Amino acid sequence: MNKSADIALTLPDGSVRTYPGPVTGSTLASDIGPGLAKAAIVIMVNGEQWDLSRAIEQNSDVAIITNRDDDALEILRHDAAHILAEAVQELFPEVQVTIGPAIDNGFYYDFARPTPFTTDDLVIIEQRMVEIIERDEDIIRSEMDRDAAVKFFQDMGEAYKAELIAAIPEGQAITLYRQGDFIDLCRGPHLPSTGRLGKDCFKLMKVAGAYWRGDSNNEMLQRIYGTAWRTKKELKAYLTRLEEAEKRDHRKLGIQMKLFHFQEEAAGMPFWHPNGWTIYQQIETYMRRKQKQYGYQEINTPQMVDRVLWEKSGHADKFNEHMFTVESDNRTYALKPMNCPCHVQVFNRGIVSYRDLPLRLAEFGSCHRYEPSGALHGLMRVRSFVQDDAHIFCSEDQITDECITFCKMLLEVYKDFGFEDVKVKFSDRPEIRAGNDDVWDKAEAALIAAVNSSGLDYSLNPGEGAFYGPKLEFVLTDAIGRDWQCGTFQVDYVLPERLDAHYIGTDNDKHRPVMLHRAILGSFERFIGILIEEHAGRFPMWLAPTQVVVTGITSEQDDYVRSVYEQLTTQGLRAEMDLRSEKINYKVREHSHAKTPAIFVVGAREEKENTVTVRRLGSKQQQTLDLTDAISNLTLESLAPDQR
RNA sequence: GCCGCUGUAGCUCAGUGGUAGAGCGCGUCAUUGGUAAUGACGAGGUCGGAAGUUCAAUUCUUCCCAGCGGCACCA
Repeated sequence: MNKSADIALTLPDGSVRTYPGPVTGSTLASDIGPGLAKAAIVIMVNGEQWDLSRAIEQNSDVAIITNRDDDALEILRHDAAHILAEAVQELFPEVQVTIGPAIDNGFYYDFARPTPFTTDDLVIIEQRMVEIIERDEDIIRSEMDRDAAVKFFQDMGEAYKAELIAAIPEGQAITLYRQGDFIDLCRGPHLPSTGRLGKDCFKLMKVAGAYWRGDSNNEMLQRIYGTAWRTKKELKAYLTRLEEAEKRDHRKLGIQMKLFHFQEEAAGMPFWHPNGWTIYQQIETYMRRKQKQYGYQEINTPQMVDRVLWEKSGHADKFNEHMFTVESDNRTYALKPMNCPCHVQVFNRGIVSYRDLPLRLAEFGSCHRYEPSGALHGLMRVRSFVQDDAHIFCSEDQITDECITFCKMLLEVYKDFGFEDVKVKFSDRPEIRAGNDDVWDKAEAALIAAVNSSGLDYSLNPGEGAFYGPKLEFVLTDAIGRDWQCGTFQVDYVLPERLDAHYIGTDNDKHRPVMLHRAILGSFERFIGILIEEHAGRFPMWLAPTQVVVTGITSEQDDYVRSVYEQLTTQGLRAEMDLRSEKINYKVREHSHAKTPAIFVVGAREEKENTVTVRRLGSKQQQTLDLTDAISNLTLESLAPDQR
């Protein structure tokens, strides 16, 4: 039996529907049921997303994607971008459109326009988008030859679109999508019509500048960001989430909790206040213990060294713009932007035998980098910072073991600070780099082998390595969902060569060590910033600037409050006492707002019985304990995780 | 660095072409109250900096600085 004209569509459940000729996704969906027809967004045809209106002409495996599928959101957002572009072109005909993809949580569209959009414009544009959704315009797919498409867009005055299409290989068919009078180059797929985006499920968020094709040599376009969701409820939930995240912003909490501040005279360089510095010191002490445990030796090197050293190391070439310099003694000194060259100097002063390797030199190294003004961001991106830096000098065959041990140490540290979710990226050779390809081949292969044996999942980050070697990046996420690189592990064959490091091998000959650059926190500043957001300012006991406040119900208990306070501080606890003649409600409220983890309240009863009533942050429950028990409980809880 | 927005008391913010106001915080006094705000009084500001327009600028204009949102950058 030959029924070749028939088209058989196999659904995910294995059932087959047969049609006498080409059939569209919409037809299929309607045949299955009206509910599905309404919910359908696109159709998967042999693993590819197709528009519902596109005719399927061959036997295929198909699956209808509805707005419940995850893929649907991306399509929805992409549609929202097109509707945005249509609205802008209607309102501002002189504007040229460029690109507008879906992104996490929403979409954007880049426009070329001599004058930027204002926030008032956004309101008007948003209204027009609602109108376009209400018009429920069909979104129609069509194909065009590349050269015809270039001409088509040129004639329309859309130079950017024409440029994009011209970059597509010749002879390839271009897909275009039309909705109303708006027509755009687009891979698709799209929803069947503009009415499928809920008019109360999206919101324009902000305007921003963005370079054409992401290149800072190009002109700046006007980008409009928006968010879009399946339902109004989802949109609202997202906006609420944003608000909540803003409350955790380390810059806000840093001021509220008196942790640190910045000021004009030292842009990007934090002033640490007692509270913030207490946290910093706890972390430093912890890291010092941890490094000792893992066989590191701590050193300290100068804040600035003669430019000559940076020229030898290659930093002057690759890093010049980012170094602060000081003229003195007829020399040019550069504030160190990294510690590595200094560490090599320390290595070079010892006659090191292969028996001494791996040699692990650690420094809480204070660095300065001239970061572009626009890059500064609270504690996350600063111009002066301290790295928990270390360099492991080792032989080639020790790289793998060192990497595995390092990953273990890093995960332990992150866990102790409450971070279980760590992204790992592998970055290979960048375009501008030192060292020849053989060296890079070797370094990349060694690092890949090492990360594989440490069993971590990682993603590839092509071309993002350091100029001297490939690296692993360990990334944590802040409250607003921005990723920040903290830890790093870099294999470096180049610097030992440039700075002439060597050790004596078993053969009594000189050998070049490999240098492994590594950091776990990255910078104390950034790490603390992330820590603040992670805990929303409610630090665990071992990190909290003030661990406990002692206060009395009335001033009758002042002497007892003093005595409790003395005993707490004698135990090494970070205690405060509050002897103000305020009501207990007021004092509890204030210390709760200050995010102090424990409050010891004492009244006449407690004084008589030598007890304290403990109130813990986040709980309304009170617990009266013997003073000695309360103190020993707190002492135990105050231990760092590695000391418990 | 680029585009846009913002910059007023310690903090959060209102306001005006005729040299400023609130709440919290701070100080003093009163109050001694059992777990998220007791009351009264008081101190505190060259309105980010410089120039210009004006009889008069915190307010309008220009430049600079810093912060915020993006972009680029993050060795």
